[in-house]
Amino acid sequence: MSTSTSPRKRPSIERSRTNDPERTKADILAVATEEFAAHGLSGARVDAIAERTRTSKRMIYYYFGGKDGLYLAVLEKAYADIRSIEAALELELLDPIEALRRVIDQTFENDDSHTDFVRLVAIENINQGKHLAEASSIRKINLRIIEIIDSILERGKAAGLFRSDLEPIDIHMMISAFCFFRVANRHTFGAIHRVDLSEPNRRQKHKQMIADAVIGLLQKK
Amino acid sequence: MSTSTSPRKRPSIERSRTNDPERTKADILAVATEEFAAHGLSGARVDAIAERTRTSKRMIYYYFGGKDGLYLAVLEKAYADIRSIEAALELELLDPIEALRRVIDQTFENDDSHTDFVRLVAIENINQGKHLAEASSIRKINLRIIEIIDSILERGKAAGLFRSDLEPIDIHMMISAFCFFRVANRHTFGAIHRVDLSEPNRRQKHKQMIADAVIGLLQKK
Amino acid sequence: MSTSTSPRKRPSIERSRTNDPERTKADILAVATEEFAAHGLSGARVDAIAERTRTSKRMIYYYFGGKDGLYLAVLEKAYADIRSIEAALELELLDPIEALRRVIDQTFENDDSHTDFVRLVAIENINQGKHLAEASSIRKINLRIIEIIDSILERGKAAGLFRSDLEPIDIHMMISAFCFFRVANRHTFGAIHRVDLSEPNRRQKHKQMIADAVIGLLQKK
Amino acid sequence: MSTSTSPRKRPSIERSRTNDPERTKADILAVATEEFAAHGLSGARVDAIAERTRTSKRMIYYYFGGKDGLYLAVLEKAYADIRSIEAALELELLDPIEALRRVIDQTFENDDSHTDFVRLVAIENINQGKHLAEASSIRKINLRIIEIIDSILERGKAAGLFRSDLEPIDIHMMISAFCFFRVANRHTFGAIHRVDLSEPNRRQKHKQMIADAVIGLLQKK
DNA sequence: CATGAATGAGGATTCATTCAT
DNA sequence: AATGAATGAATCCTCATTCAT
Repeated sequence: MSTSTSPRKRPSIERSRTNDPERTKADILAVATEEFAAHGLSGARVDAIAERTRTSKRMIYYYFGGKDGLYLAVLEKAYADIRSIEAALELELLDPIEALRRVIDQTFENDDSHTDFVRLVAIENINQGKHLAEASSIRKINLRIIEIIDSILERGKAAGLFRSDLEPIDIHMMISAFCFFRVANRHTFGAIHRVDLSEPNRRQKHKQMIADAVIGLLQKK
Repeated sequence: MSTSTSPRKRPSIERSRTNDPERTKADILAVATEEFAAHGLSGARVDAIAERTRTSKRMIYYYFGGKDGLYLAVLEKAYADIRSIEAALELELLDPIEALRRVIDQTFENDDSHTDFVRLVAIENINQGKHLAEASSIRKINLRIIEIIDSILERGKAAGLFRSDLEPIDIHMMISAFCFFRVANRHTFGAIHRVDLSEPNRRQKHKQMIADAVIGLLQKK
Repeated sequence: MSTSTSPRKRPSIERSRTNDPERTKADILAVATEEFAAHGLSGARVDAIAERTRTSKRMIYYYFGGKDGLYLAVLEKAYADIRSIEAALELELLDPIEALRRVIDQTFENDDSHTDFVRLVAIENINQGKHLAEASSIRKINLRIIEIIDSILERGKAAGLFRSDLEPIDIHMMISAFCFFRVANRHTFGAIHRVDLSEPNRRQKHKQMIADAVIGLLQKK
Repeated sequence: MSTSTSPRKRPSIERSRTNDPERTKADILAVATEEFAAHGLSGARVDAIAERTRTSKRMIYYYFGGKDGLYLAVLEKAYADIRSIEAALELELLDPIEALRRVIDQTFENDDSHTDFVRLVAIENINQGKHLAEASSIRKINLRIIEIIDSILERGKAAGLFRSDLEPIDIHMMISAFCFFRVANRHTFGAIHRVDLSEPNRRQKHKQMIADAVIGLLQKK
């Protein structure tokens, strides 16, 4: 676990410093995620992040190069975390409709429980995706979900259950759009329509809705 | 009364004193809309807005009180503009399914062609809807779309075409989510999946998809 | 009283304008007195004054030339008002000690009841008296108090009651210092010592104190 | 550890990086005291203060948070400095009258030689004592003078020399009023009466006057 | 006599970043 | 590996004043 690479220094007591680079970095990253998610790229303050950190502001520059570098690191970690969950799905044993329902459920729950991730993605879009374009790592991670859906669609088509004119990416978009919007636009939608989109009953209803809609759309008439 | 001693000036074109408050305000508002949409609330620069305006920075404070006031005015105008289009729909003569298709089409086209509006809404959600909450005017404007959908659903139920367990607001959300996401998340989605969501064929396919999905969901099995 | 000099205009009903220059000026002056007294010269805002006035900001420039001119006019009026009270004292019939007591009482009451005046004088001193130096009118007004005290002292000396080595101006200063400080330094003195200098009992005691001290000082031992 | 690549620099004199926070703060404070005393809170300019400092404007914000914080620090220091002088008085060995004369002398000299302090107090009263109310430290410092006077009065009463109906705070006020006014109102008083209150003979006379007046007032008839 | 619109110049404050140790 | 001090360059905002009508 503690793979401290720092050399020739026995842990002396009198030093309050961490001397554990990985831990320091992770600490900064966690705080920065919250700050960027809360205020956006331009709205987040390096000082505010530094203050909430166990270390000093200087370390942000030391480890991440600057505000932009830190933001990029935050973004990469956020994508990596959320997609690693999807990657773990085991759907081979389920029939296509059930598998698809599981995927939708997973996306729904992911976005619902990872507000920071959703906000960071929204922020990055306000940013015109400029930073994400640099992060090649993110691309690879995300293609997994397309593969998963593709495999389900193929199985569904083979079984004569699904239409053949819809691509995995379109299905993915429809699912994502719904799940993402629920979280990302919660504030404006909630204020205008006086609804709380996170209210359990509505939440449940919505999960059902998107699954029914997508499956309904795919099924041959 | 008596002509002053200042040398006679023909009304020059650049930076001429308009003495037309409405025009001055509208000018500022137009520029500000672009700047806020492009960079967000904290990212936009008052100086940058002023520079692109016919008037000076001082007028922004004169008419809008400050950056926040200007942002709020921009937000209000953006909502007012887009919803006024929806309000103009005439759907009474169409059968429910056709009417619904028309509403979906309208929302799709609106979001597609009003990128600034979509971005402003996304930005306001990053702001946690705090400014919108102050703008009571926006609420009223937006309820119109719910009325429209409600009336369609009622007619559809009366005709035995539609399910009765879905509320107008849920339908509105599903439509909005899809249409909004396509535009708002275009950058991240495009970068990750290497697709251009605005490409005409895909655009057409997506419009069809959301309409089919929503109508399919509503129709009784 | 109403010596309106405005020509050839019967008071028409439809005009909301005052058309009474003296009234307009007096109105501005009254508001400005409060604002300058409350915030000092640099702290007062022309906009704030204009807003509380019946007329527009332009009128301040029209009648007083600008912020400084207005301030000067306020200062002159404040001095004129307060000294005109003192000028009205009728002391010839009283014995010197009684007359002096009356002068002290008058100064005490004046400063106590004209907080704005006291504050304006303090402000002008922070200003290093630069504006007052321009206002020749003020000098004349103020010499009256010295004449009054001088006459009392002369009568007192003649009667063998008073010392002869104290000048009227020194006596005036001692009286003024006490009466002025009570009002001018009310805030700091009050905050530090937790006393309310305007509290009636203390007020009464102080009035007695300064009179006793001055008269005691003057009387031959 | 290893010498960096930056070219060696000998410590230059102008604007050299001190890395001595206490010195930097003291420097700012000294300049700010003069500026605030000269122009008041609203009249003082942060830029002007910064310019006369060894450091930059930025440091004012770094150490004092802003203009208001700096003003408060100036006020606290001014009070602390002047009262620390009074605290050093050693009066136990003197008889009450002599001790009181010493206290009066001290106050007189203090106000006379600390024009900035007097002006700052006057300014704070224009501010309605709002900042001072926050500075609890100031209160404590100032109570010392009341204790001193109290002790003298008690000894005087015990010796049958003094009246018993005057409180220390009233005596303090009478002394302060006179000594403060002489300095604070020097400009208006001087301009109106064409006197120079700092002229040595008058100065001496005034010091005698206030002492005589206060002691005369206290002594039993 | 009166007004609402308009403004240049200045003023306070904040930001991401670097330096010396 | 780590830090507190320091900073230039924006950035938002305010002020007294003037202009056209």
